[in-house]
Amino acid sequence: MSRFDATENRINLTHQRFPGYPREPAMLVRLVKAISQHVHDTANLVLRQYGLNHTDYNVLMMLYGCQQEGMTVTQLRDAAAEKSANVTRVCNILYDRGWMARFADPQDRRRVLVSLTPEGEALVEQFLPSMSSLLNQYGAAFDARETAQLENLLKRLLGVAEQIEREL
Amino acid sequence: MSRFDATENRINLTHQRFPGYPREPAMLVRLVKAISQHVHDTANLVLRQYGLNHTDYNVLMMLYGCQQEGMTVTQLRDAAAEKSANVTRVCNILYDRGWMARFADPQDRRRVLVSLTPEGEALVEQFLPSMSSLLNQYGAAFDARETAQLENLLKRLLGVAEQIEREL
DNA sequence: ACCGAATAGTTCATTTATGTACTATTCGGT
DNA sequence: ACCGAATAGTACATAAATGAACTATTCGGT
Repeated sequence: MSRFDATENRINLTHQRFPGYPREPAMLVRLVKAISQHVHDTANLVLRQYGLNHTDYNVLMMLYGCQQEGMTVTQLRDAAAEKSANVTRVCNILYDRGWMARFADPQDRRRVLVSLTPEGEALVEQFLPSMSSLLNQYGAAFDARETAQLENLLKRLLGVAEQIEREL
Repeated sequence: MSRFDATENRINLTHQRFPGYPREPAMLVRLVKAISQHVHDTANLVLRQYGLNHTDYNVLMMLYGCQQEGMTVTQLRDAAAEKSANVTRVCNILYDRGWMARFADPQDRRRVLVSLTPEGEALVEQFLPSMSSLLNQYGAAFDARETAQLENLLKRLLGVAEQIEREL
């Protein structure tokens, strides 16, 4: 009995009251939000011992995954699915704590290149084991075929979500 | 070329640098976050004209989907995937604007029953057409079989996410 | 070469969200 | 019946996130 059953019931009833309200997409969107929220909360709990939260983690991981060359703030914004103002805020924190380096892109002086310092890399490698085992617990829900299926379906959903937002 | 490609590349590289970091669950979790974020932003944009945001909407819809009987704040918290403190905050707003009724549950006086006022129902019915058509755009990405598949996989993912959080 | 439009990023005020502590009530074992 | 533990909800201080305005730089058409 998941807590989501309540949501499902409400959606079904709304669809009855107002037939134009589409049951299936409403379910999908609510499921995504609920999962996202649980992942967020759980990550916050685990990361707390490192003085980090889930957003900090997302940003740090994207930087860890680009080696020494660094990336721009806009790339970081897209990769971490955050607003640029929020990326700036998080980067200020990471920079102040000595985990991030920042320098102007010589190619385009509007751009700011960000990357991890050695201290930042060490920090990431410190929490990576616990975060990896957490991620593995999510992965354990599916076999390889299902995982591939889910990834494919989510990519398509993300595609339309991006498009809808763009066209609005 | 989705903006998610950047994320995918970072994850692959991280997996190379630190093989214990599991690529697939990391992808799933990031996809969910990205979708959630886009849905949130788009809904905020659409709902703005009604003086509402996505969270207000989620709460209002759950209340609309339970007819006159109302629901408790805890049920609302679960159904809307929010923290109780946030539900209180949103309810204060909705109450102040005259869209929500609140009264103590006679069965258990710790509980507060919330429901929509007639004005609240009218408001919901006012934005439901635009929100329904927005939802339909998401649904258009899949045929019936795929939708069912995705719903099933997401429910399972939510199940483990809930369990992981519970056990932490 | 020039200039208006577009892009990258930050700042700032405000809104939204969270953790924690607290009150009131109910539950459950004795 | 009593009392310590558990539950429901709110209050409050703080943190996280956002929109919009702004600066600096680059782009693109003439």
